[in-house]
Amino acid sequence: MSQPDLFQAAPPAPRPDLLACLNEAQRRAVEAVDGPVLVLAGAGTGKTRVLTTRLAHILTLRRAFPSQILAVTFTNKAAREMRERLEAMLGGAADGLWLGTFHAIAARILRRHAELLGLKPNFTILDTDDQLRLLKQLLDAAGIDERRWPARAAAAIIQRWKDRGFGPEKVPPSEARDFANGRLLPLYAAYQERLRTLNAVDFGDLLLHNLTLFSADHAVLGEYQRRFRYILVDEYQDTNVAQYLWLRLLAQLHRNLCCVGDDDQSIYSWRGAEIGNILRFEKDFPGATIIRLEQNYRSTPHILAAAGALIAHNAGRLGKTLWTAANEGEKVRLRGVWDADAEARWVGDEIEALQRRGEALAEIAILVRAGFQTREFEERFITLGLPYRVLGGPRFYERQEIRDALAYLRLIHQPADDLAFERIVNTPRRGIGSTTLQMLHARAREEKVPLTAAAERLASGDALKPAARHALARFLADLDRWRRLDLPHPQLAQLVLDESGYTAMWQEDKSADAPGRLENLKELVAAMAEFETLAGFLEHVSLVMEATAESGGDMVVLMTLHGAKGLEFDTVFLPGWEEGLFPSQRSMEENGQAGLEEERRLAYVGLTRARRRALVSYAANRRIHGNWQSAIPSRFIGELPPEHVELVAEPGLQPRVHDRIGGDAWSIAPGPGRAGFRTSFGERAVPRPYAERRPAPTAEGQVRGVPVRGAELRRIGGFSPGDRVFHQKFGYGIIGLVEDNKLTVTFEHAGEKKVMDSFVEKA
DNA sequence: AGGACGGCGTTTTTT
DNA sequence: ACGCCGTCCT
Repeated sequence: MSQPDLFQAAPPAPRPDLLACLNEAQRRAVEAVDGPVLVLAGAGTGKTRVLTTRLAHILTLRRAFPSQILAVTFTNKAAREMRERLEAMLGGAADGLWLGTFHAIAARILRRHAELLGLKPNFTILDTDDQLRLLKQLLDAAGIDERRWPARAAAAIIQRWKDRGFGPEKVPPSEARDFANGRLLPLYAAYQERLRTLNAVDFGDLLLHNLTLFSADHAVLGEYQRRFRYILVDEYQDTNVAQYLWLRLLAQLHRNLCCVGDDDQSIYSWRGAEIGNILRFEKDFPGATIIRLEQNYRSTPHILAAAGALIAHNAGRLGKTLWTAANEGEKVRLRGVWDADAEARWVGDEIEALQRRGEALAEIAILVRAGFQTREFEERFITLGLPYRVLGGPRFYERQEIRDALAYLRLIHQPADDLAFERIVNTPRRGIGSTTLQMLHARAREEKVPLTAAAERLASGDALKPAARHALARFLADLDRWRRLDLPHPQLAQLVLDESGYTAMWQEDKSADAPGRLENLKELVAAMAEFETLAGFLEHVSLVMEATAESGGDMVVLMTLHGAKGLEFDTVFLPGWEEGLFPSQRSMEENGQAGLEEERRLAYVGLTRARRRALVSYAANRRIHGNWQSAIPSRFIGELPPEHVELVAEPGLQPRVHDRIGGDAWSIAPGPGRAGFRTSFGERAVPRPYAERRPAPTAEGQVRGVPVRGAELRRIGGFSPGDRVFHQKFGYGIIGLVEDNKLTVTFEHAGEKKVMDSFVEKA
């Protein structure tokens, strides 16, 4: 990233039409350029439009040069979208704007003043894996039993401290006691010291060091305070304390801080986000203007009403009521099923029906509370031949081969990077085993030098056996040669991967994922071409690089509710609304009322992703950690107003479910035959008659080949030996014997059982 | 140096 | 129930 000039080309001529397509509240949000402003932007109220128009407005008013404006987001995706929309609006007139994630901006500032913090400007940004390895070493050195006090936990606590702006000196002593009898605090100090020796920082340090820098050097702080005449923050409800302090410092002089967010969509407290930041905004910034964006352009009135009623159960809110000019649309549909398999079958059927009506699969999403819930849906979709994709796998730069390749580059770029050294010193195997490594560590500690330096000494001494010594010397010579090469960095990378034997290692690997890894390496090298320097590339990788774009195509999307924030779909399925799963037991146990409210916000986020249709389901039985447990419908279901919900219960399979929650419980009991079910809403929810129910999928050449339409017909005629059937408890099986209504079935997993025919269905 | 076994955890994810 | 990770043994 190149530094923008303070004085850029003249700003563009005013564009009076910018405001024309905004509603009244949006226009106020755009025009309130002076002083602190909080824009409470409800879901689907045109937040991004407001953000970009506001930036364009400031520029067209010539209130500041682009280089005097700071716009911060949380994710790279959000930053990219904002930049794209700005460019569409203004062309190159926004060049030089400080637009990026908190971490990217903080890193940029930190690189300019690294020396003031005892770092070199080429410091490495460690990822989570590096941090963990480092902490493990320190725990080990301190003689702390890693089984009792896992490095993961230590890392999490330190991370939370950093999120709150606490360096080792600032941690309240009362908070240090919980881990390893208070030994975490000195460990934290040691960790920070070690990072400095490695010329490295972790993600949390980027902000923390900025705070240290600003409080230690007022001249530097003043420079940035004067520079940033206008500051814009997206997703303010997700900021942590450190980010809040950082913003407050930067905005102190001009006080033109505009924060956009939605307290009802704060779902990241578990990673340090502090909803209090947005709730306290008026107190923190006296005289602040608060603007509510409440007109929703996304969802139908039923969906908004359901979501609104749900979120109204939360106590700590700034309050906001979404409305829409759109027509009524469909009610939220609510479905009770027997178990997760039935849930997946129902969702699959509904999706196929939508597909037959011409709806695009890519406009259908299934949003789950936890990743493991996708399994049943995947299995069902594979059976149906329904194209789907699961969003939220491992990121590109988290893959082993990518990290290894990066370790080579990091080590070449920054010889003090011990973590990179350790990672690849014997990858591929080059005869530098754990014994040699131990000697290296000992020597490095003794002489207080990086591992590379210690290795150089050991390679020339006689402390090591000849074999190890030669292997080490050869590795060092390679490194040295690579460092001296004057090649464009993509070529350098290719050469290093080849000469080190790393490429060959995967070529010789016969496992199924080896070819994919080689592909990824190719992609990595190709990606480097876009950067001017190796340093620039490494920065990009640690802060920006994302998973390879999922292949497009018309596919159903499966992801977590967290992953869905900021997205929208025509149809949204919300399965697994059961007490304990959603709201999550753990969330409630660990954080009580606050945890419950965050779960409720998550439900709100889920519902408000839907443009036209939201379908909620809950199962009567669910297998948790391998055991079957009967489940109670989520309290959130009871919080959906009946007039906006259509209950679609499953006759025959509908379990007797009594909601045991609170006073306004509602119960669902199987009615006689198909008469319908009484809900606590005091109205009758009549299930659609069989004839109207969608025939199950019939794709030809389908896995099991039996056209299900035929199966539906035969259901009336009964079962015959050889039929494949499905049982709620036992799964799939083949019928052996039929005696009246009793069947002997050999189940795939449960073995041979006698069951009543009413308990199985054709598969 | 590589495989077998045992123990543990098992919500959510970005940078 | 299951998978992953770390350790120990061969």
